[in-house]
Amino acid sequence: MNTTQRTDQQRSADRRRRELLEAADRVVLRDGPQASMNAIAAEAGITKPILYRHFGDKGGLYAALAKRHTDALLSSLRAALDAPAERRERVEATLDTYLAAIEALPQVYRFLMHPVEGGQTADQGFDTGNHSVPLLRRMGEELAQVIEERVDLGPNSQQLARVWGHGIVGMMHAAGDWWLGERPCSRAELVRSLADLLWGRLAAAGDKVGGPGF
Amino acid sequence: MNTTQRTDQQRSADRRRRELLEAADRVVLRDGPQASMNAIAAEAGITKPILYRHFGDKGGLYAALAKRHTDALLSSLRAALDAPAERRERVEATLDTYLAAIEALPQVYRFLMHPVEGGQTADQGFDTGNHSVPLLRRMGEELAQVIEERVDLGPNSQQLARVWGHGIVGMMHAAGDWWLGERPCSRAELVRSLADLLWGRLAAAGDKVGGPGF
DNA sequence: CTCTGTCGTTACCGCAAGTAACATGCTAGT
DNA sequence: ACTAGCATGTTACTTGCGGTAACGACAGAG
Repeated sequence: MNTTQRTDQQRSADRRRRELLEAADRVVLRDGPQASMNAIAAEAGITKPILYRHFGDKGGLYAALAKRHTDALLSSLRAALDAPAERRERVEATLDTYLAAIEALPQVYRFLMHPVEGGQTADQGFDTGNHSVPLLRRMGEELAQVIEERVDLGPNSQQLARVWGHGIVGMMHAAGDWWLGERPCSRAELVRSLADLLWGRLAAAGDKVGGPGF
Repeated sequence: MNTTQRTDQQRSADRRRRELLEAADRVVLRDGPQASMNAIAAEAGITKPILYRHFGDKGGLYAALAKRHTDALLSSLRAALDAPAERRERVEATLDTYLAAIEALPQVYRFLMHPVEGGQTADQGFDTGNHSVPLLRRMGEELAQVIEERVDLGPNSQQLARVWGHGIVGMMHAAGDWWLGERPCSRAELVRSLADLLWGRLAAAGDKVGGPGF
């Protein structure tokens, strides 16, 4: 029969594919985001055309690579976000989950989010960062969905939820990125500060009277 | 004297530099972010090595290019942010200024923020996006400073202001990016929704009772 | 023993960044 | 006037990437 053989071959192909992805992962984690196709192929013990046969082009390989991490992160976030707890607690847990993830594997994070950066020969690297948008967009849409499901926002709730979803994700991302670079405080403090911001502390705070320039 | 001559030459050099930057601007606006050095040189009516003499490398040219737009945007934002008005009014004005800017020149915006994206031959383009970070960081720091100057946040105000500054800028950026792509509502609505979010409407909203999954 | 299809290779193309070496014109010192 | 210096411009090259074409083994089917 052809089918069984086909299945075998497909299985084998899938295994190879996974091996290649793991090799690519290793290279990206070692060499940073500017890993070349040659380097990845070498790490996998094969040569370039095989990579292209499996993934089409560089973007395809990257997309596959990013999807693994993205999916993992998103499922963690979903768990924190869907927990049966108070809203503020859930928000803090989700922020903390995200920050813990980028803190634990900053290499992966920078690969997903930041393009090239450390170009030793100033040549082009992985055109990552192209694809950071999908991750942020997916997170924004997921969050929007959860907000719309669980929070009563009155009319136009769907649109409002989407704005907020993307906005909050952007806030988390930018603050996390800055925090990861400067480490100006502990993770818990950052989480608290951001949650405070979302909880309207900016609106509640009084004007400063003795500020400079007044 | 050498000085006058030097001054003349330096002036001429500065003029050339500005001309080159304008040519680069035109090319980037026309061809998108993946403009090549050759193309820019051709647009300027000269050849590659001159670009390299003026800007060192591609990144240098980009940095110079980005600085122009970044400075312009930042000064607009500062004006809106420093106005002598109610806080919410100022926040809305600033959000609107930013969104109006990216709406008016999306090409510039995408050049500043997004890497490559439309690679027709899938080759590398400008390694933009590397440099989007500086812009976001600068905006975050500026905002933090204004917050710290004008809002009474109690102890630890400086750190809190910085977290909020970067967080709010990230919110604005992500929401704006999403909005620019999908255009799901008017600019005014977006501004209102984001200001509402910052004004604690998320905390104030009640739980939804009839949501799916409960 | 050949035919077919997958897995793998080498060797190449095209293109962009960046550089070296050469040409030209203006200003200045003698 | 002649030449030294210096900025400005050029052509022609190197390097290194993404991506591909064309060829070589090795499995099973007739």
